[in-house]
Amino acid sequence: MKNMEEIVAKLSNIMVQMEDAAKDQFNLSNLTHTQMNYLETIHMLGNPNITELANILKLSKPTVKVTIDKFIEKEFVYKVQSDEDRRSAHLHLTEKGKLINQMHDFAHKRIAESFKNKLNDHELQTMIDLLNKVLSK
Amino acid sequence: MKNMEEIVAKLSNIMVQMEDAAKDQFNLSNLTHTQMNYLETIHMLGNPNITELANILKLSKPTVKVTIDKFIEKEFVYKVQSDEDRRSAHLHLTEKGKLINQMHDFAHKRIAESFKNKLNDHELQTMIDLLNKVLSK
DNA sequence: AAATATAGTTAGAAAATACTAACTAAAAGA
DNA sequence: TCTTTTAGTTAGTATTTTCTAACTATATTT
Repeated sequence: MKNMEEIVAKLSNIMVQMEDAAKDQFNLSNLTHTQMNYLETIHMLGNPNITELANILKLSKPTVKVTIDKFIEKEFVYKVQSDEDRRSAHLHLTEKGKLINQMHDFAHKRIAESFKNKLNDHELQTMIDLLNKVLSK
Repeated sequence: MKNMEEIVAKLSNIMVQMEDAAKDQFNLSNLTHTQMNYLETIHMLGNPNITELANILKLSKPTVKVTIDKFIEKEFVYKVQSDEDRRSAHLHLTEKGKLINQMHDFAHKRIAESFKNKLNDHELQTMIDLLNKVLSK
């Protein structure tokens, strides 16, 4: 089904565009691409420790440690010492660090709005049902 | 319509995941995040000159120049001198540079497949029609 | 209990990414 | 034609991002 791939490509482009626009809007905080990737990955993983984060990012632990130290200084991230394993600490996003998620939420809201603007109520409900079906495991 | 935003968020996550997986597959070429962003932007813009690329990336011209020089050395990009304006040169992706697009195509194909696997023929056609409607200007 | 493994850190260094200021050459405007 | 603007470059430098090797402290295995 050739057509579907083209549609997915367009959809992907629009979503990327919306995310980029949201990044511009929220980019008061002067974060580099790399830094945003760290925060996104921390959010995605829950509250990983440095070793887990390094594995997912495919970077060495000292590299990740250096970056996280800077985040802690800038109050984007804080550490919580683990009870089970006293060597380890979990990384948490501060409210400032969670700005990244708000940015994504904003982009998703805009995308959802463009769906709503282009479809009538019945079509929208059909779309929701079908997407739910696709996204269900 | 609260539900739609959640669905968009999930859809976005899945698309990002697929793109990341594709990046892993194709990442023989050892490109950094930043470097991929350059190649994607060159593709997106057509064949920009250095000034245009710098403006879009919001970086200084010398910064972009240095990076492009490395790409030229590694044969991901080549320059074509402009006929209209002899000061200027257009940036083109080599076959190697176009790997980035193949990577995206691969991700889109996988996403399209997951749509096809979850929906029957009739549902799929409905989805295509609705997405077309959403994506039309 | 001793040996090994794991989580995180420190130190030192290299490469990648970014900047400003000053330049050349071509184009555009007065 | 003279001046100004624009595209790209060069030089010098700062910051960010990354690495390996060696270390401490805690946890796990034998």
